[in-house]
Amino acid sequence: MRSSELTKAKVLKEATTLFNTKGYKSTSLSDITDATGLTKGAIYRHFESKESLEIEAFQKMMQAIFITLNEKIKTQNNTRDKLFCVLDLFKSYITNPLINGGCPLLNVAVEVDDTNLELKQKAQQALTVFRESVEKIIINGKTHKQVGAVVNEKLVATVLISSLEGGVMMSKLQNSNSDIEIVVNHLKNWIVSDILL
Amino acid sequence: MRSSELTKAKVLKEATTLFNTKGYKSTSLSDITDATGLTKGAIYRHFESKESLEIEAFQKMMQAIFITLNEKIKTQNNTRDKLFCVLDLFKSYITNPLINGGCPLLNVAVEVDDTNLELKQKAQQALTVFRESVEKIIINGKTHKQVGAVVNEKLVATVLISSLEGGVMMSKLQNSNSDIEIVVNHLKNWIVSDILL
DNA sequence: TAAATATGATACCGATTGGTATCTAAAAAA
DNA sequence: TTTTTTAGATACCAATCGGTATCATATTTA
Repeated sequence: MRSSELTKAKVLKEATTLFNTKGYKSTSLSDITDATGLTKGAIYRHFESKESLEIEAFQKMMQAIFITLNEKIKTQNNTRDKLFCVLDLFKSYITNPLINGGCPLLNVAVEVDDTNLELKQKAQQALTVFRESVEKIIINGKTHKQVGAVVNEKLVATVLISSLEGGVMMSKLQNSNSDIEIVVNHLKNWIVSDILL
Repeated sequence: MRSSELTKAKVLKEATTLFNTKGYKSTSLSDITDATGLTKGAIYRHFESKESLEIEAFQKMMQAIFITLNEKIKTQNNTRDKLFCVLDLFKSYITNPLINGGCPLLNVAVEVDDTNLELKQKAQQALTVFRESVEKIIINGKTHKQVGAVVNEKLVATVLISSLEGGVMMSKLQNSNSDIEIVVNHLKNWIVSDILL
């Protein structure tokens, strides 16, 4: 990797952590220069504005999460274990965070308003991608006769994602694993008893 | 009401809306002076700092919500309809918002970090109050033989709140009622078939 | 009505914000 | 090795941030 690429990667890595823990608006460029040891001149060589850095950082986070999740899903060979990978991802936001600060999608979704149109669009796209990948697990489950034919995949995906995001919010607020664990356990029971054949 | 109390109420009302839509950190004092037509001097006569204004505004929002919710719950005379009041509250955040910007508790929970300790504590307390009031509905339901004795009230409260908060987040991000409606419908079915006798 | 008090506008403060022009030094290309 | 390009540090910018001291004017109280 060229040294300039290393610099850009370093900025992206530190900014990512700061954005996801302190918030995007609340993270200043001097927070980033402090964390990286670089200067503003160096950062603006690689990113045309703070906003574009925010967007690149968010995209990088979501991409990393999707790639890791999809790899884990692929290693499972039945619907139940594939869905459990999704639950474990959200549990890991609290118990074993790959990145501090909770779910990046939740954080951006709550922070953005109509003055951050581009970032909001990226978050909307990420939610759509995520929902569709859960729906795909259900649809494939139907094909393989592991999921009841009457199951509504959009409903299942929406209920799973909303419960898990809310569970992350609650656990992060209370500094405790308890809420997300209650939610995950409940969803596992629901999947086994109401979704799977 | 004395004129100074009117001024304070006006500041609180406008700040509340701004905090819940733009975010607390992202709302500047000049945003508030613009919205109220008052000056900083007037605001700092009634609030000792921006942080204390944030806290008072959050407390005022949560109090208003709890009072309204509890009044509606009281008018219902069975467990099902009492629980449905909770679901309708969250649906109203999207479809008929008493205050713009979604759920104030969700917004604060996601925005605060360890530099906003007091606001975070207030949010933690609000979540506890809210959870306990849902648990109380379940416990009373058991007493009146409307809820199965084996039902775990903490689990029910946690699952309801997490799903609803996540549903609000999703609907707000997508500018659509669809997600929160899916969640609310699913929870209604769950309550009727798994919680109530 | 006169005196005392409470209220809010004005004008300011230092610190910090995102952003940029410039210059040197390092790296890549010739 | 020399030239050309690129990367990053320095020093600056105007705008805005939260906050305050002061003063005139309302509003209460006596």
